[in-house]
Amino acid sequence: MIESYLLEELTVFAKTGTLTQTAAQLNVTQPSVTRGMQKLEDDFGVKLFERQSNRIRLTPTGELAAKEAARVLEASAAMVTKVQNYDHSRHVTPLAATVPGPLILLNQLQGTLKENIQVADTFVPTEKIANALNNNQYALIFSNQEIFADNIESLYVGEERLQVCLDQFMYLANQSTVTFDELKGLSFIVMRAIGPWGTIIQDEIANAKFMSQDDRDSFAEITKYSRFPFFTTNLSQSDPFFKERVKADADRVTVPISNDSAQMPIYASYLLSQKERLSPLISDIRQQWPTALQNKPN
Amino acid sequence: MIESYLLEELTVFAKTGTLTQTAAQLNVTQPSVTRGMQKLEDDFGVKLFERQSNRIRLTPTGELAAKEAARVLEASAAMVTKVQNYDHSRHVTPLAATVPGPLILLNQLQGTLKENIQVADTFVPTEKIANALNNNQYALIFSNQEIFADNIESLYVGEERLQVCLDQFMYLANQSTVTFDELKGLSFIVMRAIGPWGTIIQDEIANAKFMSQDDRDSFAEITKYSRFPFFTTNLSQSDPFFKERVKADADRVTVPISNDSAQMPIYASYLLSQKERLSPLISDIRQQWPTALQNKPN
DNA sequence: AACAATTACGGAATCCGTAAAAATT
DNA sequence: AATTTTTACGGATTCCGTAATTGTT
Repeated sequence: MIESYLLEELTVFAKTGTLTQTAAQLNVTQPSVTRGMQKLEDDFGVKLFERQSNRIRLTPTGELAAKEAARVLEASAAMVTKVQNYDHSRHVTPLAATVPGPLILLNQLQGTLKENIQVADTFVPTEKIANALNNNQYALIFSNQEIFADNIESLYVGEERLQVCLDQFMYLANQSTVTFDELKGLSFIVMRAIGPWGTIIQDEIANAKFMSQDDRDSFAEITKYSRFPFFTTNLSQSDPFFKERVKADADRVTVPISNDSAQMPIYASYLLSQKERLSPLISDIRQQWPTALQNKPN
Repeated sequence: MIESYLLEELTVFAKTGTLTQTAAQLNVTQPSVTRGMQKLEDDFGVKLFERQSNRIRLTPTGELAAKEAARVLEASAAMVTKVQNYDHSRHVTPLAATVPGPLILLNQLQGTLKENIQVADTFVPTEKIANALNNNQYALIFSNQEIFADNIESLYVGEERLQVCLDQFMYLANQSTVTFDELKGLSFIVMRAIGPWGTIIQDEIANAKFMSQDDRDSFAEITKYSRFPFFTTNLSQSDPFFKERVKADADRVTVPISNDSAQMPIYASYLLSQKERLSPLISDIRQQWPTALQNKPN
C-alpha cells in the first residue's frame, strides 16, 4: 500500500520541479524527499523518475502518477471533512439557503425550535446544493428550486411573498393588495442583498428607480426620514431589524403584492438518507411559517 | 494527513466487528489494531467508536468513515494499477476486442507490425471499453460499435465479412456470393465462440440447424469428414487453424454472404490523449486489413 | 562558486509484538 | 472459563536531520 505523505511529496515535486523546493515547501529536508521518492518509485514498481546525477525529472509515467496522486489526495481530504461535517451535523443541524428570506426566518426561529440548529451566514449557490449536502456541510438547504438527484429530496415548505412598505398617505396604501403595475414609475429604497427579488422587481416594475443600500443602518435612516417605499416579504419581516423598522414608523403600511411573480415557492432539500432525522425539524419549520401579513393595512 | 494502513484497518473492522478478527485478517496483533484505531480517531478528530471496556463498535460517524475509507482505498489501488498499466503500455501496446474476428487477425499480424503489440486472449464487454481504456489496461480496443465519450475516439478500421465454406458439389458453391435466404434449411457446424455472428445467423437463416462445437479439434474433425457447411470471415480465415483447414480440404469452397447483416463494421477505440502514439499502428493495421477472399470459388 | 541530488551516519519517533490487566459473557 | 479490549514495556523498523560527496551550471 502507498502512504499518503509520499503521494503529497510527489504532487509537490510535480509542481516545483526540484527536490530542494519540494523539501522547502513541505518543511522537511531535501534528503528526506530523495528517500521518499525512491520509496515511492519502489512502491509503484515502475520507473517514475529520470535521474541525471544532478537533475531529477518525471518520466511520462511519473507525470501520470503525479496527476492521479493529486486526485487521490483530494478524495482523502474530502473524506475527512465529510466525516467531520457529518459528526458535527449530529449535534447541531447546519442549515443554509440560496436566497435571503429563509435565512432571516430561520435566524428568527432559532431557539423556538426543538432541534438545535445552526444557520449559515452566507448563501449557497444553487448549483452547489448537491455538493454541500453530499459532504454534509449542511443538512438542509432552502432554495426556490427543487433539486433532482437520486439521493436528494426537495420538499415544498412554503411561499415567500413580496410586499411593499408604503407611506400611509399614498393612495395605494388604502388597498389590501397592490400589483407591480400600480407601482410603476415610483422610486424605491432596496437592500442590495435581496437575491432573486432584485431582478424580479427590476423586470416587473416599469420606469421605477431603485436606490440600493448595502448598509442596513443607512437603509433604516433613509426609510425613516423619507417617504420612499421599500420592500419586505413575509419572511424578511420576521427579522428583528425590519420588525423594529416598521413598528417604530407609524406612518407606514405594508401591502402585499398580488402578482404571481411576487410569490416564490421555497423548497428544503436534504439527503434522503437523513430524511427520518430531519422530518420533525422540517414540519416544525412549516408550522411556524409566516403565512399572513403581521401588519394589516388600516 | 491520514495514513492508508489505518483506513484499511478501519474498513476491515467495519466488516468483522471485532478488533481481534481484524488483527487476524491483517496478520497483525490485536494491540496494534487497538492503537491504530485510537490514532485514526485522533487523526479524524471526531468520535468514531463507542467503547464499553470489553466491546468496541462504530458510531454512526464511524460507519460513514468506514464507508468513505473503502472508497478512498479503492481509488488508491486503482491509481496504482492505472500507473502500472500505463508504464507497461509504453513498452508493449496492449490490444483487445469485444468480438473474436479482430483478435484472430491481430494475433496473425503480430510480428509483421512495426509496433510491439500484445493481444488479449479474452474479450472485453462493450460496456467496459471506456473503463479498460481509462485505466490503461488496453491502449486499443476493437469492437463493432463506436464509443462516445469526451476523452475517447473511435476510428473505423474495416469490415468483417461473413462467408460460408461449402462442399464443392453443392449447387451454391458455384455462385460468387450467397444470401442468407439461400442457406435456409441447411445444417451447419459452428464454433461456439463467434460472438455476435451467432445470433445473426440464427436470426437470418430460416429453418437452419446449428451444431455448436467448443473444441477446435473436434470442429476440424467434423468438418473434414462431413459435408456440413461452416462459417468463416475475412478475419477468421487469417487464423492458421482455418487456413490449414481450408487449404487441406480441396473439396471446399468459400463463398461470401452478400447480406448487409453479414457485414460488420469494426472500430478501434482509444484515449484521445494517446492518439498521436497510436496513429501509426492503426494505419498499419488498416493497411493489412483483409478485404478480399483468399480462396475464390472455382 | 552556487546549486542540486545522493549517500552515510546517528538520533528520534513510531510502529509492532509480547505480556499483563481489566471487564464482560 | 473464555473472549475482548486496553495498557505497559521493550525491541525493531523507519523516518528524519546533519554532514559529507558528487556532479552540474
